[in-house]
Amino acid sequence: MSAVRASIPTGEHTAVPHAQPRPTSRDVARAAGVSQATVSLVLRGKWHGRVAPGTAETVRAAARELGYRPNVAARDLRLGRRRTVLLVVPALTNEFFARVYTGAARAAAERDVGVVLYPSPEGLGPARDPFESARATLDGVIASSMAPHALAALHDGGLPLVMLDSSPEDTPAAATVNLDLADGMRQVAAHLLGLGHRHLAHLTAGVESWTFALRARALDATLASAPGVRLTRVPAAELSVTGGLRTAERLLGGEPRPTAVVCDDDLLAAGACKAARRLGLRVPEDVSVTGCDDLSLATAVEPELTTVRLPAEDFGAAGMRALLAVLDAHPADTRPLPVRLLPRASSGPAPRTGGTAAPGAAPRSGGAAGRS
Amino acid sequence: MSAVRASIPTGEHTAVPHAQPRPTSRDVARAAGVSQATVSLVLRGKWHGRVAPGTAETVRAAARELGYRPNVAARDLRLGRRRTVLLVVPALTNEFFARVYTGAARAAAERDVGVVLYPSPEGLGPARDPFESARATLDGVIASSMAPHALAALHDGGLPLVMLDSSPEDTPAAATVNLDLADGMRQVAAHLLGLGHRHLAHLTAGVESWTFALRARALDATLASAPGVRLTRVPAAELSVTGGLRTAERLLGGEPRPTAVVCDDDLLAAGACKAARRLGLRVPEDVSVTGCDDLSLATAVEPELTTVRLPAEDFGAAGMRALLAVLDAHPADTRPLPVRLLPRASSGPAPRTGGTAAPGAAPRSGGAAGRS
DNA sequence: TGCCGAAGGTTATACGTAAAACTGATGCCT
DNA sequence: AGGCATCAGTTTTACGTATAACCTTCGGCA
Repeated sequence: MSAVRASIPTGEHTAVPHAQPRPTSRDVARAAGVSQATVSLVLRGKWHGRVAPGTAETVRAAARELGYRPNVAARDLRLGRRRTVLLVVPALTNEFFARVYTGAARAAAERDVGVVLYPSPEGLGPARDPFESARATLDGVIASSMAPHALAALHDGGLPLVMLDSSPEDTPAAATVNLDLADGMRQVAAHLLGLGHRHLAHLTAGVESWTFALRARALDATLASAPGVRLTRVPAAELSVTGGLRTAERLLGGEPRPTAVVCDDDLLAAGACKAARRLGLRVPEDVSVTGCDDLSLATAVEPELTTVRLPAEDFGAAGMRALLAVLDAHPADTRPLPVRLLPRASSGPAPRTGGTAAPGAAPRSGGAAGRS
Repeated sequence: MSAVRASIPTGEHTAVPHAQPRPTSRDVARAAGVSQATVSLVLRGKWHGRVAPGTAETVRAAARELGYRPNVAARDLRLGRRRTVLLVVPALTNEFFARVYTGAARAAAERDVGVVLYPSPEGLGPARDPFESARATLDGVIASSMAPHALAALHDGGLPLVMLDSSPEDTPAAATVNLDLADGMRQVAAHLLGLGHRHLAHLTAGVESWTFALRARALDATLASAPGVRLTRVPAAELSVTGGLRTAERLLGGEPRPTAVVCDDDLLAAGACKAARRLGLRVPEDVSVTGCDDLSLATAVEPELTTVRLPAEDFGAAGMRALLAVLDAHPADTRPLPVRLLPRASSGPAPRTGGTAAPGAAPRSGGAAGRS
């Protein structure tokens, strides 16, 4: 029934033809019996002392009556602004990045800024260069987990750039906003050491990236101060449940077997749990597993995952605020966002009869992270 | 150092008036020694027979040299087109909708159309009107799972509207694009009946919505032709793992206990599996569980979920193509998209000694969902 | 009385682009 | 020789908005 107006049947292959002719500010002016300038003044709220209150109300009523909405293209053209930023994320289907987007979009909306989303350079096909086509319209870019060459392409555009979870040094970005994942790793390590684990495995993302390198360093540093603790580091075949499963299967099938597996991601942790079960190991009685992110997956699986909760929405919002600050030539707040370990069911005391028990040294005295 | 000079005024006038001095087509014209019109002609590719090849090449070189990118606002203003559509989804953090978006965005990109995402009426705060926050004038709207009042608000905008997964009749939409979930339900029912189940439970989304009503009807219809089959229908407390867990706990704790639980969503199915385990029931030996969507969650949990795979990306793409067809006054393809049951580990033969059937046989032989 | 300054508007203009309408200069046909 | 098509461009205009610059009335006041 909806009266969708037939488009102009010219042979022209218009991508998207005119829909209904929308009322312009001039139409509103005509209806209210004033000039177009007055309409603009009133509707932009800059009329105090320049337009009589009664006239202003008349204009507003006319606009409402006609269902007037300003033409954004015309406004942006006139103001020479774009009020739009690009957010580049590896994949929206990863819940973490969906949450980052949500937070960023909300923070942007507060400042009346739009967000264009690129769900990865590959996401829209390699033929379309998102940066090329989008650059013309953007004020700035927030990028997450970019490969160096893509990053360089972004910077070539001369657009203000904010990087998420990247090295503050090695980047051409105007600012970086990070999560305090080093501290997260410290919390995980303290948690597991406190539970008596002495042989940890670190199931890494298997991706070359600053964040993941940072976590590895933080874990190493924490364990360095705990004597007699062994660490096995293994890169996952793929950053997915399946990848975690495959790699953890090898890891937990070998000897000596670690009593706890620290994973860089909840997906990997879920995979590790599956691997343990397939090998006949119980979680957490035989092996503890920890994840990172606190995806909804973490509480969907059995047992529920001990994990590091990342404030994804806040992270996106902080990135957006940093970019807007940069655009306003203000200093951006680049303090790392705090993260928190959420102990749940997938981690527990180290088994008494560890398959790896270091001979000689009594595992008793070294209990560093002693809970009082 | 990137000299960042762009500025988005903070609501009041800021001293810094404009963004970076970006070259215009006039600058290109000056550099190439031609008029602005010629630049436009050449760069839009409409110069054949109107501009000499040598001149065209000169223009292109000048544009490249200056790093010229057309001003999208000006172009859109001139062409009176918007080349942007709004996609409304309940929540991006739901992987299904993230995939719908991805597919829609890809289909849009093929036609040089942009997508503005509106992650639920609640997503950006209730005060914000979707049209206002869409930082573009829109050509049309694709909406998914809308409450009737929100839907009416959308339609008031007078924009061409395509609905996803909605009744073709009761909607003001110009077109609807659906998944063939009735057939999906039929496949699930056939699968479970084939495995010998005679007491099914239907754990519904607990949301009033056309799709879910459709599934219930389809399940009823299929079971009607199977004599002696009992169906218990229970609405979930909430469309989430926790909701599924809570409701399934009551469902599986009662008597007589169903031997299979058909869930409207993978989240519910995951919750049902957790509930079964907490009650000491094995899946699928004691109770079979099926889901819907085939989220990545489905293969992350143990056992992996038998589920109905929905082609989410195709769905989004089909919605976008339907909208673009409507805008072109072409007929939209509104055939429902086929879905497919993926039998995995969470469903198996009905137990011999069902709580509802005659006792006698040993629950031994179960294990693999051995089906030829 | 004459002048000033507000109040309450209006007119005119610019933003960058696309494209319609126009202009010269050729070359070719009859 | 005259006319006309063709080529290779240029001038001009319009899109809808925001705002600077410009007009009228007034009332007040020295």
